[in-house]
Amino acid sequence: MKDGPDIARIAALIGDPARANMLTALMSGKALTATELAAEAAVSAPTVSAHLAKLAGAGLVSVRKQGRHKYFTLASGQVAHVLEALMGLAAGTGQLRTRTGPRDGALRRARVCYNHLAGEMGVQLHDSLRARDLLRADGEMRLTEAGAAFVAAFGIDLSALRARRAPLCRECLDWSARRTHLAGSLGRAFLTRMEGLGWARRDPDSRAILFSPEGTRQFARAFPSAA
Amino acid sequence: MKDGPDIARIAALIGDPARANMLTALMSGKALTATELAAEAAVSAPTVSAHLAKLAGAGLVSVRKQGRHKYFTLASGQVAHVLEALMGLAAGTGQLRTRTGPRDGALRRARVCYNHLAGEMGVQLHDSLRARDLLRADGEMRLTEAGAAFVAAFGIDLSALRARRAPLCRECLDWSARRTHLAGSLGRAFLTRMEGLGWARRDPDSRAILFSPEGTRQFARAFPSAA
DNA sequence: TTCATGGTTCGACCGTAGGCGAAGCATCGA
DNA sequence: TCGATGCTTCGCCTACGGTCGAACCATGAA
Repeated sequence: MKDGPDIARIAALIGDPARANMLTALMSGKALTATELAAEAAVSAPTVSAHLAKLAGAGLVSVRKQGRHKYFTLASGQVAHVLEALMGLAAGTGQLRTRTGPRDGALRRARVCYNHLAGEMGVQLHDSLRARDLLRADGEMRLTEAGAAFVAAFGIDLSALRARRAPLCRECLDWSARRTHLAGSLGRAFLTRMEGLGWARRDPDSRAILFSPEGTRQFARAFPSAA
Repeated sequence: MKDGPDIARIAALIGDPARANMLTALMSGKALTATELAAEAAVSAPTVSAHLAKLAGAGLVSVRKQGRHKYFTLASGQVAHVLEALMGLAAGTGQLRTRTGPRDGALRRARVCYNHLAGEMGVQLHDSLRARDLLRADGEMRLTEAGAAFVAAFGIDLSALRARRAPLCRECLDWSARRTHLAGSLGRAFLTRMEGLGWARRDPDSRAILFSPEGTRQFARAFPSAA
């Protein structure tokens, strides 16, 4: 039998603790250098170098050389999707990491998933757009005309996004809420815009997104939860 | 950092070639015995036994004892989802299994994904329902009233499905078409019904679903592709 | 009871892959 | 030009995990 593509290679790649930690760190969407990743995974420089070579070779991460630094990112949203799916499974089968720090609550509320907003607030954003028929998903997810107007009014330059190759809208399933939320370049733009508006900022030490009280209020007004 | 659940354990579990083959075989949705799985993975009985103990221990597969046989299945749709996501990634990064037999075409057209219809025809089923507003997906996927009527007319006992705990509708992303299709107990019921109507039967040696010429015609009539 | 079949446990073997220290290239700043 | 920093290559070690043969239980059939 053995139908379909070769799963084992990639799963084994993710299956190493050091590499898994590196990849989870990259889920923040930030580009990290080799040394930063070494710190994340708590391994030495030579070790992390070997790991990164494998990950890049398999197409899981992308590299960008800048001066004497090398910046690594996840290669695609698809990679992020696999990681999220794995997290969901791990959470479900009770493989939850024992240490459940105070951070965990914040992560559940709002966090960055690769490059867009996830967690409860991510789900609310998505649901709110859907309920008002600004976003539609018949087969592929896409903006309606009213949605495009809404997005523009929110201060996002749609034409610039459309010019890029990357898909505008993508759906992503997250591990904590187990609900669909908005990914793709539009998802990214939403998050960036919210940061620009001063609604929220990223916790530099985790994937959490910290909303200010005022930001929370504004968010609730802009994206009311569907009745 | 190391936020979120422990990915590495599970990924490592899937990462072993023997286990990966066993899991892919179980994607057919059929319950397989230990010896059958041993044949799939081309390993000895003791080896497969050890693997199954690990998989069951981690909650990836379920066991059911019957006489002197032990039947194994994937533990949940979530597990299947992870496997599909991995296949998608593997296919995308060019890790495609070199051997591209004649089966491959059939698999791309229609195949069973855990327990529901996937592949091009699975996508068409899903898109067709969405386009006619029989199925809606605002946050959670659900049937509209018209949809419920349609499903009943198709010969599916909805109330029986609703009585179960399992979610009625779920979305699943498949590796070949990279599009969303319908999973959940309704997805399963659709496939079963089509087999009952004689439209299609499962290839016993692979995950392919073979539609008869008449079945193909009927399918196209019942689920016209959205213009 | 006795045999056959499905599955597990045990022990031993072996390969591979992860890990680090030290040395080797690059690139930048002064 | 010289150091300092970031990353890679090399060589070596270690350990874990997959593998099987043989012996061992359990269930069902003769």
